[in-house]
Amino acid sequence: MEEDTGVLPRKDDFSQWYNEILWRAEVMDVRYPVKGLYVWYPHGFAVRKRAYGILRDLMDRDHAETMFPLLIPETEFMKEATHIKGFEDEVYWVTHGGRNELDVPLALRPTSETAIYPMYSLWIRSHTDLPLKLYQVVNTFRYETKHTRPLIRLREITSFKEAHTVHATREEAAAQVEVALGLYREFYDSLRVPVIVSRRPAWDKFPGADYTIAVDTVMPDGKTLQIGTVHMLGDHFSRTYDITYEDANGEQQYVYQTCYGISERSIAAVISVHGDDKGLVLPPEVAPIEVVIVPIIVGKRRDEVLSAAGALEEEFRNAGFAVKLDAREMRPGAKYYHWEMRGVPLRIEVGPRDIDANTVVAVTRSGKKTTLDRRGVVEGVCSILGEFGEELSQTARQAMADRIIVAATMEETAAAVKNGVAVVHWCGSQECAEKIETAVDASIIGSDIRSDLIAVSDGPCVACGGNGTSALIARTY
RNA sequence: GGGGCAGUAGGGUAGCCUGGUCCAUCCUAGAGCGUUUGGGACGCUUUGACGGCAGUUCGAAUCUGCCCUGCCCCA
Repeated sequence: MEEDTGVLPRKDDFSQWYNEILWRAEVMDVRYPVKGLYVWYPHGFAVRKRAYGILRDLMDRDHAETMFPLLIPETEFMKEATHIKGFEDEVYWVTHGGRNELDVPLALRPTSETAIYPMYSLWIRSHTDLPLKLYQVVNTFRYETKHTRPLIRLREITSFKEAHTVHATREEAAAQVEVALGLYREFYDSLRVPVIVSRRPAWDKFPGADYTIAVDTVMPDGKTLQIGTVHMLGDHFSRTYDITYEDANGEQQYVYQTCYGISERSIAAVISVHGDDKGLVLPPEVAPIEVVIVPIIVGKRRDEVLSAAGALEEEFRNAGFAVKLDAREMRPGAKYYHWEMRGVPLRIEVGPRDIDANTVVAVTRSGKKTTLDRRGVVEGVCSILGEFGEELSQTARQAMADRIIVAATMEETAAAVKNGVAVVHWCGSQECAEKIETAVDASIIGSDIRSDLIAVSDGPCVACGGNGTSALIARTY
C-alpha cells in the first residue's frame, strides 16, 4: 500500500491530477503488467461497492438480478450483422483449451446481448411472460486500441451493470427507455454528479439499436464523459434471435427490447467531479468512511482522550455511520492529510480541550469547522453530512453550468469546446456534423437535449444555415 | 495504423555513448528503537533495484535482437 504524503498535482492539470490521485487515494493501482487492466485497491473498491449498492437498490425495484456466462460462442455472436460490425475489431477470442484448438471459438463478452438473447428466446413463450426485466453486474472485455485510461477506457470493464428488458410492444419498450433514464438520473443525483441527457446521432448509436440516449457529465478539463447509455433495440434482436411470444389472440409476435448500462466510469465521474487539490472528495452516500475520529493525544491525558474517542466511535457506529477511529501513533496533522486524500466527508477531533468543554470539533472535507455539543453529537453530524452532500451537488452543478456555452458561429463553437461544451443549432445531417467536427476539433454529442441547464431552441444550422435545433458539441473521453 | 523516446528499490533520479569495485544517490518510502503529538515531528540503526527473455562477452544496468509496459508526435 502506498503512503499519502507528497503533493498532488493541481486539479487544473487534470490529466496529471487524475493519474496521481488514483494511487495516492488508493483507488486503483495502475501497475498491473497488462495494458488496459488495473487493480482496485480496497479503498477504491469500497467506494465502488457503496455506489453499486445504490445502483442495485434502484434496479431491484423493478428488475431481477441475474448472471450470464462470460464466454459467448462465435456462432451466436455472429448472428446480428450490425452488432458484429460495431464490436468485431475489439473482441477477445478464446481459441484454445489447453493445447487443443476449439471447434467453435469463444468470445469474451464485450457486452452481453448475444449471450442473453438466445436464452430469452427459450424463456419467453407467452404474453404473460412479459415484460421481462433483468440485469447483471459483470466484467466485459474490449480490445481497446486507443489510449487506455483507468476507470475510463479499459480493456476489462470490471463493473458493467447492464439491464436487458423485453416488452410486448414498441410503445412499452420506448416507455421503458424513459424509466431507465429516470433511474440513472436518480443514481447520479445520489452520487452528486450532474448529468446531461441527449440523443446520440444515428451514426453513434449502439450497434443494433433504433436509437441511443446517453447520459454524460462534464469533466474538469471540459471534455464530456459518457457515464450511462439507454438503447431502444426495437425488434432487431428479437428477429435475429427469434424471441417471440404468443399474444392473447394466439398469434406469434416478435418482442421489443431495450438495454441500458452503467460502468465504473460512474466512479471516475465521482472522483473527477468532486475531487480537489487535496485529494478525493466523496459524497457521504458513497464514502466507505463517513466519519473519521482523530484523537488529539497530549502527553499525560492520553488514556482519557482515547477513551473519549472510543466512546464517540461506538455512539456513531450504533447510529449507523461508517466510522473510523484513527488511533495511530502519528501527529494529528498527518492524519488530517491522510483522510482528506481519501475523501472522508467529515472529521471529528477530540482533545483535552473538548473533553473539558464537553464538545467535539467537526470539520467537513470542504473545510467547514463546527464545534458540536457532545450530547447531541449524532444529530449534529447527521445534519452536517446532509448539508455537505447538498453543497457537493450545488458546487458540481454550478461547475457544469459554467462550462456550457451557447455558440452561434463556428468560431464561437471552436472557442467554447476548448474548455467546455458548446450548444449550437444543427440541422441533423451527417454532412454538416462532419463539417462542424472538423472545423472545431470536437464531436457532436447529441441532440434532443434534456437538461435544466440548457434551453433548447430552433435556429439556423451553424454549418449550412438550414433549419436546425440545439445540439451538444464537445471533446469527449 | 505510422514514427519517436523511455523503463534502475515504494516514489524520484545519476550511471549507459566509452562493459570491469565492498559501497550510487535523494525522499514526505518500508522495517526497528527512542523522544514526540490541536495541520505533514525528530534522532539513530537497517532493508531494498537495474522491465522480461535470449544473445555477444572472462565479465552486461551499460552492447545486440525480440517481447511487454508507459509517454509523446503524426494519421
